[in-house]
Amino acid sequence: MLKHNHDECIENALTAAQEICAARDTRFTPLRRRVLELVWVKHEPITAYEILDLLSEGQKRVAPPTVYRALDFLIEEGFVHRIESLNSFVGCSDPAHKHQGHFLICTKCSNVTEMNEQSLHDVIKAAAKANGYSYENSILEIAGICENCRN
Amino acid sequence: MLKHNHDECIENALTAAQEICAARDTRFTPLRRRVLELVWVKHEPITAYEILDLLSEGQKRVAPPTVYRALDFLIEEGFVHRIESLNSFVGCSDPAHKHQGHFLICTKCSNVTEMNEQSLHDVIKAAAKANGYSYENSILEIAGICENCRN
DNA sequence: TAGTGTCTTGATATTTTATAACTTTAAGGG
DNA sequence: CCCTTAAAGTTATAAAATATCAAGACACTA
Repeated sequence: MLKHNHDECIENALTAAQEICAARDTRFTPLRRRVLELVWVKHEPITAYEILDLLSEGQKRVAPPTVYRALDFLIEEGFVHRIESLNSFVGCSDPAHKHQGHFLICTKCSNVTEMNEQSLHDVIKAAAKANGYSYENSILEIAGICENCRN
Repeated sequence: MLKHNHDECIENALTAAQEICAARDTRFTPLRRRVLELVWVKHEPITAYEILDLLSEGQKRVAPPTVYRALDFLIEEGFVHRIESLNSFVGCSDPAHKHQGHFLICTKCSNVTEMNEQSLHDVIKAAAKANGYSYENSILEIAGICENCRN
């Protein structure tokens, strides 16, 4: 599949994270920055161990907790989402507003599209309520074929 | 939390599975039956290794592939759903109609409620289409507190 | 600027979850 | 009964995640 030049969106994501952390007084350390960068560089769901391998290139090999802790932070801050069905991670397309991610996953090219649709959230919350549950959070992962791959 | 007597629903699930397999000409072997029974006996999300431990009681320890293969079959037939966010498995409440499960998960008592609501499916399919994706399947897992636990 | 508490990262080991590959057993069709 | 194929057993290993303790960095303050 065609790859566009991601430099700009990577840069945007890093800058946004930096600013949000400054505003929240949380620490956007070099390690966390580097992990977020790797997530965006791949620009497809990336596993913790892929990140680990990339982080380790040209230096002493880092250990799994290093990666998982950085990911925990990035998820907590809302910069990264975990894709449960793939045991993988993707950059959040709207880090300014903390939210749970709802995703479309192309089974052909592996690309992931995040849906930031309030109406979908509303329907899901309503479904919880209709069944007597309070709502805390939700994951929605839809598998299908993206427009590109169908053409 | 209050536990009702599950004997009846376990029996129902096993009978239904037996009949469906007969109709489809697939093999509901003793092992598969036993694994499905264990899933229903717990009646909360159960992990593969919990099943493994239960299966192994009072006999030679079984190996992981035994359990995973049985689960693969049961999922394929639609008798069991996998809860991605918990790496666990639950019995399907409507095995007669193959479908993807949409779940409410109580974060307090761990009980899971399966939603069999066509309208929810429709909304999810529409969301895929609206974003240019064909629809293959989806997982929806909502975390919250169930009615029982809130009282 | 030395002291103190806290947050972050490093390091080691282990646990949990899942699959690959090959062998043996059992079921069902001619 | 023989043959084929599906299922289950066996051994080994891969993949994903976490527990625990130690060391370093930072930031406040006295």
